[in-house]
Amino acid sequence: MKFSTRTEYGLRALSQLDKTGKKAVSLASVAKEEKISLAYLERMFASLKKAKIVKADLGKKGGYYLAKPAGQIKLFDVIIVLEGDVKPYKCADGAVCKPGGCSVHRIWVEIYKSLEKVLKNKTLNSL
Amino acid sequence: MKFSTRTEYGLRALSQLDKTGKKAVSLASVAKEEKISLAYLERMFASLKKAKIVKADLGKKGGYYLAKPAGQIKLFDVIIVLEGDVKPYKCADGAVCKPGGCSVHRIWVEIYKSLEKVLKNKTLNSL
DNA sequence: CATAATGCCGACTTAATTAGTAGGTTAAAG
DNA sequence: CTTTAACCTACTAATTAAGTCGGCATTATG
Repeated sequence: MKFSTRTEYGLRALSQLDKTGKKAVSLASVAKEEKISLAYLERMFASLKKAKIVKADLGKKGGYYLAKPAGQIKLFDVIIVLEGDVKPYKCADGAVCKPGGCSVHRIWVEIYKSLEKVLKNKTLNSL
Repeated sequence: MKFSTRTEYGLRALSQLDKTGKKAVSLASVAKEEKISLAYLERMFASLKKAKIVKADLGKKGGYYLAKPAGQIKLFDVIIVLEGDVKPYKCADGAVCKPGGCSVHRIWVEIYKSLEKVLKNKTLNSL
């Protein structure tokens, strides 16, 4: 139960976009500021763009910017993109896990709900 | 952010100990019931024993049993053992992360606290 | 005592995931 | 027509999780 560095990088990078006030921020500058590999950032931002969290301008003077004001971007949505699908707990077989989900499964859902609650109440502004 | 199968196995195995009513339950029987590899269970239970969550009787008719009533064993403590150290988020360098922890770090702590709260309020009885 | 069932221990292998790299193409600005 | 940016795909390396193996120690029981 830990966050990947991908998530750490992503949140730090996104807060850079907001910080500068510029329209578009190049990943090269983010990479320099946050000391993250440019190539790695590029791939992360491809996902973030696909998920409509950021938009991009091509060409010189181009770069990335938030698709919405920071206050409207939920950490939950960002983290789902960066951490990948939150895989539901799967019990090994029908004998162990009842149709409605086994006891362990139920606890897992409960924990997930509380996590979701926190993350849906925080936006990039909370950073 | 997901639980390892180790945690899944562990919780399922522990609930077996409680279920039967017997004093000591052999891992061989748990392995059979829950369809988990015996060798893997053995290693998990070594950790659980070290953490004083279970106790064991040696020899024939031996086996494992809960060190305390199920209602007194917090899921939090079990999960810490099975998932390993909950590593605190580490920012890359001082320039980015302020002495008191950077903004991303602060969110992480908050999430962790809410998780902790849920897990400390649940015991093996909740399964 | 001999045997079988059990926990105990450490080294090893394999599989999966995460992290990071390389090398190029396309678009816009000046 | 050069420079700086996003964009794209494939590859490698590192780390962690999952699972296996072989043998030893302890104890109940016939």
